[in-house]
Amino acid sequence: MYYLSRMSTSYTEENYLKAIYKLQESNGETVATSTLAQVMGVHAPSVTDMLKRMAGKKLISYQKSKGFKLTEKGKQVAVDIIRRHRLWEVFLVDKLGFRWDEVHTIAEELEHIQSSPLVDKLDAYLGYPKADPHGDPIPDANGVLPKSRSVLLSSLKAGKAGKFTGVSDHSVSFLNYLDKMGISLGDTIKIKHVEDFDKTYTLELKGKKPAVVSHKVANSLLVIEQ
Amino acid sequence: MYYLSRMSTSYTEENYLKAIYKLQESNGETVATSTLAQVMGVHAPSVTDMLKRMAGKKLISYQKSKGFKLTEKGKQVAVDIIRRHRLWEVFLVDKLGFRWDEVHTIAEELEHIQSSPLVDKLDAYLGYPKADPHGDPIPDANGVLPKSRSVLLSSLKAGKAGKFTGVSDHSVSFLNYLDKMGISLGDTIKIKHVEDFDKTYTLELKGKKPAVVSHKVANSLLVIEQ
DNA sequence: ATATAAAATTAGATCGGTCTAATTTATTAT
DNA sequence: ATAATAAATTAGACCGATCTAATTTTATAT
Ligand SMILES: [Mn+2]
Ligand SMILES: [Mn+2]
Ligand SMILES: [Mn+2]
Ligand SMILES: [Mn+2]
Repeated sequence: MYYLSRMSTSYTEENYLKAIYKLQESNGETVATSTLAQVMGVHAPSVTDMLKRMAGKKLISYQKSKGFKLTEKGKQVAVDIIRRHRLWEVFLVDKLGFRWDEVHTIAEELEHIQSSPLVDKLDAYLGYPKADPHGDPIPDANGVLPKSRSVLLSSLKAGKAGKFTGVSDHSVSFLNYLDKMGISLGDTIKIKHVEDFDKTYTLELKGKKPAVVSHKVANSLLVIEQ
Repeated sequence: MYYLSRMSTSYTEENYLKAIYKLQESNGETVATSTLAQVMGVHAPSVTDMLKRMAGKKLISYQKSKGFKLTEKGKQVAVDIIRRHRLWEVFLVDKLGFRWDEVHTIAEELEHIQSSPLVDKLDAYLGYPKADPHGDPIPDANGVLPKSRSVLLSSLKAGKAGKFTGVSDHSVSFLNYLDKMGISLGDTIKIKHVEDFDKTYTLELKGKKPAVVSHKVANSLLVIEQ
């Protein structure tokens, strides 16, 4: 007997679905057992088991020893969870005053709360935000996720500038680093120089003295060229 | 491998602890297996199993075939969950605009979100409320739950009046009934007459015409005599 | 005090989600 | 094409939370 008669998708399944969705987005259509095991922090046989259960529920399509991918139904659930996750993150930052590096783990739980009216009202309460505190786009109530036009700062030539719109590295340490450097979403970042020797970037930020950052940093910042 | 390394108390244990706490509050010190099974909506052997697990964690003290009761540790967890539940209910009503009859089931899930900073910030954001939307007192951050001075309206003599401070029946149907009758928390309710024959109450509410309600209703309203 | 009824526990099973060890299947290199 | 390596699956187990059926313990009634 379950208190939250979730019935449909379990907590765990939702986390798998989200992970598969993100892997499909970045690493192409089909996903490998070992890859998923790694990002889920479980061992391969656990994934195989879970795949069978989820295939039974028509959340993924799965051919033994070939890869697997989300069905339309699975994709819908995944996007819905992502929507919830990002809305809660906005709530935590905008309303409760958390820092952007603190909200991910809390949202990782909140995203599973079972109630559509809750999500809708939260969305309205937050003013229908388009992006979460890390710049990631928030799918709308119909599951439509606006395609981002952002590119990595590292893809821009020296001399070009871009508006900082998001991060591709969501780690606490990177977010803290950006805070320390005074680099915030919305800032305009100009590439003054790219050092040929070690690929360090010299960046110019409005009203600040130039900053030298590693290639890794330039490769973790999403911008819209301007 | 668990994503929310809850470790300490599981979702399910927390629901059991809360139920035991409430049973101890109303039905005296020790609780019976069958009673708990009934309120948890499970069968008796499930309770026996759970009791063993919880006794192992020192959340309850348990003597086989005698009753059981919460330890100090168990009581602390229970009160903390109650605090979270009631704070979330305030959030849902005050901030998101839910009705008081809609929030219980959602809070039943939200109460388990693992994060003390979250609860503290929520508390602050809500302005440190003293009671939830049903008039139930909210334990403070130290787990201190103010003792209520409310009594059942049915305990008052005809002619007396009281301020409506809470309900002892939390069912959706009763809450809807009160809405329909225009009876809201904070209202002053005067007992005009108690019919000897069938114990119906004639109530006077400020600015409204007298209402006749059953004994069951008078027995579900908490008031502070005035 | 003994029989009967009620409450609680034990025994044995299932299910979701995980593990390790063993095996099978697919990929890669020579 | 065959052998070696890597990836995936199967087999068998565990844990938490539940169930039903059988048994034991406690309470109640005569
Ligand atoms: Mn999650
Ligand atoms: Mn985010
Ligand atoms: Mn609950
Ligand atoms: Mn309440």
